[in-house]
Amino acid sequence: MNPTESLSFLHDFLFNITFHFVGDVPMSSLVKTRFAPSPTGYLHVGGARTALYSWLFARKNADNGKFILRIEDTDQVRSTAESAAGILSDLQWLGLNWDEGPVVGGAKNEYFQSMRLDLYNKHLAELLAKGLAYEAYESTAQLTAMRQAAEKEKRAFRYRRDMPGRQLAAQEGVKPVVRFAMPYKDITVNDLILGNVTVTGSEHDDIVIRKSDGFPTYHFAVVVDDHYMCITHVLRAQEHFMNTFKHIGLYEALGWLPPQHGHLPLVVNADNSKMSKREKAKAVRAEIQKAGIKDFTDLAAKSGLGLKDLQDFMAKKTDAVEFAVKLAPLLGPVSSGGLKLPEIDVQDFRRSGYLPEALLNFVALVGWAPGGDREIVSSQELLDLFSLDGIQKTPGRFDRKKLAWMNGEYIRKASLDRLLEVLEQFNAVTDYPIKKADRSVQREILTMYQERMVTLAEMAENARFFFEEPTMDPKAVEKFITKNDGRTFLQSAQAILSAVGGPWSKDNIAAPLEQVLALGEKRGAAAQPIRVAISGNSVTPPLLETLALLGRETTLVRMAKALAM
RNA sequence: GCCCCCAUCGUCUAGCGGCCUAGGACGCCGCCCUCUCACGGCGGUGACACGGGUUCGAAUCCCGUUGGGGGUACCA
Repeated sequence: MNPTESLSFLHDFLFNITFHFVGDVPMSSLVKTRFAPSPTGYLHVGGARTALYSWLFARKNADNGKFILRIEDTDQVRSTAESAAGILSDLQWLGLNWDEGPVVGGAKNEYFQSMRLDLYNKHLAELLAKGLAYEAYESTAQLTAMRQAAEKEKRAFRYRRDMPGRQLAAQEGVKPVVRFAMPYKDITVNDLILGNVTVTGSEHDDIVIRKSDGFPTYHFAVVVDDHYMCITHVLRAQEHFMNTFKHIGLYEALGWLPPQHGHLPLVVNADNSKMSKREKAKAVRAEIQKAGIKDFTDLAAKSGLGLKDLQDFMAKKTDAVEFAVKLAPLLGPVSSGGLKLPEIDVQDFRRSGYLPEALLNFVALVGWAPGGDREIVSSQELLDLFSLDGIQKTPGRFDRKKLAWMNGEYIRKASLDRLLEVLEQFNAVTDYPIKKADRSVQREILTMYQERMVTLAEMAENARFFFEEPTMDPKAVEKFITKNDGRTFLQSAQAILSAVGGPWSKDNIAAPLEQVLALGEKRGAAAQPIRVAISGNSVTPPLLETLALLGRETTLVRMAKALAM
């Protein structure tokens, strides 16, 4: 018995054990799940949820549950190493650690499909030899024509080995593909979430399992790998559901037992559209239209994009994320960094200053409920409560407002040390002025904002005035300085505060500040002019802490400047 | 078009034949607290898609209609 055969045997052996016990004693049966992203972009929040559920399902079985990470890079054109690295880093940030896979290694030691070509080819040859797979010689153009013809006649196009009009011999310049001879029989999937579903034999088609470039397709690689890696439970997005019938056919042809499958509902946008990176392009286009920009020459020059590219982008010929990213800073409220693109990928949320635990908690609740009236659920509790029973069958909308609330909850409950730690991670991927501040100053600011921020990005933005000259909001200046006795209050405040003796500390300025706040008919009427003078805005943390951190000189200079306005 | 899945407040959901004049959370609205903004507290708005069955009894079971989602690639 060679190593792969023995592994295969081991799989069957282990699988049989779980097979009998599923539903009876799940805690003691072996569970092995995997997350298998294709490295063609960043890790999407939907993907993060799939990973989380798979992770939870495996980790629940603390004794013998295993969670595997596998990179499905069979698409040579779109896969990139950077993307794979990004996905790994996002998973790590979320705390979803894996037992086998890239970096950590494992039994198979090859967790990139592109490294496993020999294995796929071996089984491909086996299927070919048994007549369970065959070469097909159509060109892409021929296939397209066949499809169009079928559509014209209003019938479904299915490639089958006995269909009329097949290209029966190899053609010059066309490399053949290998197709799987899908059996003509009904196939039933016992889905862990959707239940028993049967697809009639006549509905199947002979899918491509090896592309003309020699790489296996997803369908083939996934079956081979899930088998060799001894995966017992496959949890994946519902978009894969119809594939499962083909995969079952493949398992049978290879003489293997299929794992259990569970298909997760999709995570969609508020308008029911699939949540995708396209959102970013959409947001940018909408903003350009809103601004009424018809001539793109200027915008193209400023963004560094070609005019043709920009025109194509606007004509929806491309949804390139890179374009959207280049254009966003030039649009919307330019003074505060331009148009904010919608967060779609995990790293977007990271840059916006969401806490990984909050994102995880939130994403867990889209499509699953722990039962009872629980909302805030820690990872540990998630592990205790998670069950496939609570998973919804309908697509779940991604409600950013609720995520924002939840992030705020986590921030308020976090210890200052945790917050500092999270800020450090946040600073590593962003460039706000707080990044360069001393740790003690960061601590002060975090304390001030803990109860009033929703994201770290919001805090970092609002706290800018501690580090740089504030940009004065004209409306606030008019309302609180020019009008409503603003100057009078400011003058008194200046007089009182400049008389503060000793060090400029909270203790020393508390009483004078109280004196200022007592000015005017309503207590605190004098607060707003000061706020605007020091921050340019009518909203800041409480004045005492704010002034203390700002320092004597900055406070007084800014007040003088405001008085001169 | 064809195949598959699904259907409770705007959103995420609880509910698995009587406990439901349908509960919670986010959002939204109002009030209180208050130096601004938040936080916090209190209250309010708001749903069983529709039509047939089954049953003493249906949000819960069955059928149909409508609606939504997924699939229909040499992408995963």
